[in-house]
Amino acid sequence: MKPTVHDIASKAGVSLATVDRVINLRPGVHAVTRAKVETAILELGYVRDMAAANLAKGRSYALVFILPNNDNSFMAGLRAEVRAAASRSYVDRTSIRIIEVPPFDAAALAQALDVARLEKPSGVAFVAIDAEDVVEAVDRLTDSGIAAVTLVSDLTGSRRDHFAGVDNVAAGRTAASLMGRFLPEKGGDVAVLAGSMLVKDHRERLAGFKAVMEEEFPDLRLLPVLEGRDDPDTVQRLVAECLETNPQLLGLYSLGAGNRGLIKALKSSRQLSSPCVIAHELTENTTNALAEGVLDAVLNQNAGHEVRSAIRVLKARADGLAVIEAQERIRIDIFLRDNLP
Amino acid sequence: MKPTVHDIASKAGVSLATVDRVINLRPGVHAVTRAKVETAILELGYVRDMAAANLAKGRSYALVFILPNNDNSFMAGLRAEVRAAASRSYVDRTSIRIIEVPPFDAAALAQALDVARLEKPSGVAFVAIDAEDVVEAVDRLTDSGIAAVTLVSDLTGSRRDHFAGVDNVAAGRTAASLMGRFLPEKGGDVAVLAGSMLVKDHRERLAGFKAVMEEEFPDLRLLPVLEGRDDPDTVQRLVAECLETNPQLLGLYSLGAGNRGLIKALKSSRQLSSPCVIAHELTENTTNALAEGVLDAVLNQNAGHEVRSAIRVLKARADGLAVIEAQERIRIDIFLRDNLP
DNA sequence: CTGTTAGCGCCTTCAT
DNA sequence: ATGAAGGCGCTAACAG
Repeated sequence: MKPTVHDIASKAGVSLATVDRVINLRPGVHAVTRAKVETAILELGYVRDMAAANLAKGRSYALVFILPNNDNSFMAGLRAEVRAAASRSYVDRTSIRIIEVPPFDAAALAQALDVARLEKPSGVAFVAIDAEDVVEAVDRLTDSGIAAVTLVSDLTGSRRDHFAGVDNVAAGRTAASLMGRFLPEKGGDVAVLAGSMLVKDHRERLAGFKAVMEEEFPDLRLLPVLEGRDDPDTVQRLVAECLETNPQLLGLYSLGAGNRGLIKALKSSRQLSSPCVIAHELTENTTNALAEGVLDAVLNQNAGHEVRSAIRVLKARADGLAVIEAQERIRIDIFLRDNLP
Repeated sequence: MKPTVHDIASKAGVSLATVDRVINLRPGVHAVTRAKVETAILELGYVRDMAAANLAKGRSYALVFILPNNDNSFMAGLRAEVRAAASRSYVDRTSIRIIEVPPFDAAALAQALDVARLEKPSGVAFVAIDAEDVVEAVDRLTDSGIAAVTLVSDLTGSRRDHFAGVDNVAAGRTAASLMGRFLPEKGGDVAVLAGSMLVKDHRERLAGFKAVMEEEFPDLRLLPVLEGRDDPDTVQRLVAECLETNPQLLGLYSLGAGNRGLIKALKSSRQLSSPCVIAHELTENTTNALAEGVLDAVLNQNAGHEVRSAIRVLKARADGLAVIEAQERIRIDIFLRDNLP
């Protein structure tokens, strides 16, 4: 039988309250008494039943998600996943609030982080933008004892507790590797389309892509990077122009979002041979494009997994508990036409 | 405030015990009373707190995992994941027992299923072998009200509740697609190495691989399938022979396990140009082989995810609850040298 | 500093 | 067929 507080109380010769004080690191226990209790805990191999503890506390984890209100399917999907998690909150003992902020706006994000902090939640998850005032706002959060998790895009130099997202350098490298091997000919031009160099995930994907291209496929030339700000219309215009001016384009790597525009541009282009195109994030649009052969591969991060992972980590941090590391590693999904879900 | 049994009791004008009887579908409640309670439940939007219920019941989910004692890294990893889950059982309210059976032995599996049934656990997870007596044993399980989940390899025709594994037809198709695109030349021989045609996952991978090869890469000829029984030594011998007799082999798809032998054979072969090799399951061996360029791609199923998923599903089935479908879909991971974990 | 008591939401005797 | 009372493991007042 699993030992309970009663067992350790009687073994240590103290009352339940004292045991509770020791377990919860509360003050007001004589060092000697505390030692007795701790010994009993160790000897009996006691592990506290969090379900019972949460029941007694009537605890509910208040969580804030700060998400950009981008008009692209990936972010829409991410927001939907957070809402889905919020709708399960009655069983999770969580209460999730969403704050939407304009995309690529560091000041707005920093401000939202401060707003979140004042609500004194158990934890905050947010899509980071690389900027000093964001870093400072995050550190204010952790200083207040609030768990902080970055989602999708990480924030170096901050004291966030965890990053729920993929290894974006590896994603870029993978894209390059696939493209290099998919292209039959050597020598030719490859275009790269990013969202914004303001966010770390895009910079990292680009770095990974460039690195492998230079190391392993030196005959492929990279054209100057286009920035579409993850906006479908902007992306469509940029890609259409690019295809126009480079009729013999071999490959195109779209490392950001706004692929609706990308696909439209590709479909309406009248190239002799269509380029090998690799994009990110599996949505209805990219799924169809893959099936039709407009895209050759899609790298994906599972937004549902990221959100559920962020919640698990925030709850665990709030309780000072460990997580199953392997479960929280977000993998890079590679989709071809053949393994669509 | 979330409604509790007290709220619905007072609203329905009955006692807690009666409410409990209705909630748990226990007999001994007048139809009229039951209706009153059910109305109250609906009107208040009551959802029962499973954590509190489990606490009161002192419930622990007894789970049995039946696993083949194969000598290959994938199965060893799977067994390790189950043991890891078992070691977390004190927090999961599960008690997991592992039964090991000889590989590819339908009779032994059927017998183990019957043994498991007699222990009256909440659920059973097992790696299926396609055979009639296994199907019957599984149906005896579900007839006894025990949840049954297939792991890694599925069992058609049985009444198992769920399959915790990947879409193996898609995996085979994906392998073919990658290989066809990776191979620079047209025309040539491709070898396929399976474990056993007795298990459904291997048959499905082969079918998917063949289908795409025929549809999209008709110039690549498939050599007769080799069966290595997932045994490293057998595999090594078969592959060495194959490389010997087909010096100009273009590609090799290893759709089973025992890749230790595959890699040894590849390394010691003195081919002019090494073939494009795609294998399954990321282990220490295949990871190293990918990094060294001996393998070109590895398709993986995350054993940890499969085990955790099986446990979640078994627990949910035992309680008659729903699961988050998306969370239980096991994805096919594609690993290249560039996205190794 | 330490102990007693009541209760979180639910389930299970045992009466009635 | 229904209800009252006690308890699951833990925490939170409130006393001492």
